[in-house]
Formats: sequence, structure tokens, C-alpha cells
Amino acid sequence: MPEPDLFRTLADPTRRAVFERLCGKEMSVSELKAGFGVSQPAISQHLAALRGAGLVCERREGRFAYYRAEPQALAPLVDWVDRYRKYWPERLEKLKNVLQDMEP
Amino acid sequence: MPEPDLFRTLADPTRRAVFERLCGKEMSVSELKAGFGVSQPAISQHLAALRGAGLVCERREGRFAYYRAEPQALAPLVDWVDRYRKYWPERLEKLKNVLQDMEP
DNA sequence: GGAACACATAAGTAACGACTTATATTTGGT
DNA sequence: ACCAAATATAAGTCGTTACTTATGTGTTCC
Repeated sequence: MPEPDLFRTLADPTRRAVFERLCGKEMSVSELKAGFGVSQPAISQHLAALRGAGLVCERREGRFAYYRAEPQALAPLVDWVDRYRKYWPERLEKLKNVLQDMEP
Repeated sequence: MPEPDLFRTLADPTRRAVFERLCGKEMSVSELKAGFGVSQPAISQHLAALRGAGLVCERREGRFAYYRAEPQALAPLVDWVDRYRKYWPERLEKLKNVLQDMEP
């Protein structure tokens, strides 16, 4: 398995949407499949790719497989983006809002 | 031309490296080519892709073409990343540092 | 005007990536 | 024990993509 790059893993819109949905709540594969216009194997393959990048993890329960997102795995991407924030002062406000939303 | 997705545009390591180098300083194509193990047309093609995504812009001067990065075009990516920052409180410190570096 | 230079575009190729259908594996229910 | 459900894996297909070499376009210098 070739090095899993976050950019490449998230480049596919369907796979990215899968990750986004899993950030909201843990879901089974068939629950995920609903709403996407692709087959179940396609979903499983996207989940395998996301798991390879550490972006999701699986919890088995009987014949069901529940997946949830692991947003910490976005660390390298966050770092990368932050390196270019400084070129971009007009975004300061939005960043401050993000900070405020995070504080209790 | 199909919609230029930032994730997809930045997915290729060589192309991403081109963008990164252009954030440091404006450069000509041949100046860029040095350091990458690919042909000049390959560089030109990456530049065309980056330009299509608004990530770089070109300034012509005689027979030279100088390129520089346009980090503002990262906006959608920054927004996307910020949506997942809130799942990730342990990164608060780093974010604060980023903020501080941006203030005068 | 012509040759060398800087770059872009064209055309071809080989690898990759996202999908499909088909099949295997495990589990639950009857 | 059997059958259906939930998921994973295999194998094949087809479009995309990142490269190559070859060629075109414009510019500078002699």
C-alpha cells in the first residue's frame, strides 16, 4: 500500500462526502450507502481508503460494521493550511470566530 | 473544463510542491523546473492546472513567464478545514500561535 | 533575417483510480 | 441446518491523469 496522502484521499468527492457524514455521527455501511448513488462495494472501498489514511475507524458489532470519523487524522492537512494562513490577513476575523466557537 | 476542485488540484505531490515554492517568491518556469525531476512541459502543465484553480497567476515579461501563488484561492480549503477544527480541541494552542504570528 | 531561448500546446502512453458485477465470509433468525 | 442480511474482497472495465517527446509561438540577440 503506497503512502496514504490526505490530499489524495480527500480528493474524491464521494469519499470526502463519506468522511463528512461520518463526522456527524457513527453509521453502518448500509446506512451510509443510502444517499449515495453508488454500490455497496464502492462504499466499502472508500471506507478502506479512509481507514488507510486514519480518517475513520471501525467498530464491529455482529454482522454490522459501524464507522466513525477520526478528525485528528486531519492534522497534517491543518498544519499545511495554517502555513498559508499568514499570507492571508483578511481572513483574520473568520479565524477568530472559529476560535471563539471552540472556547466554552 | 471540469470544475477545478482544490483537493484534486493539490493532490499531486509535484504540483503541490510547485505551488509551495511559488508561495515563497515569484519565479520563472525554468527557474521552477530546476529542482524537480520532470520535464519543462510537465511544469507548464502543472502551472496550467494551478492557474485553472486560481492558485497561481502569471506575469509575462518578454519571453519569460513569471508565476506567483495566490493563497487567497485556498479559501474553500481553509473553510473546509475550519469546519473540522472544532472536533479537535487539543490543537487550540497551535491555532492561537498562528493567530499571534499574524498580528503585528 | 536567422538562430537560440523561454514557454505553451499537441499527441501519445502507461499507470492509476473509481466504479461495476460476482463471489466469499460472517452473523442472525427461523 | 438453512437462508437471508451485512459487509468485504476479487476481478474486470473505463475514464482520468501525469508524464513523455515533438512541435508551435513568440522574443531576444547577433
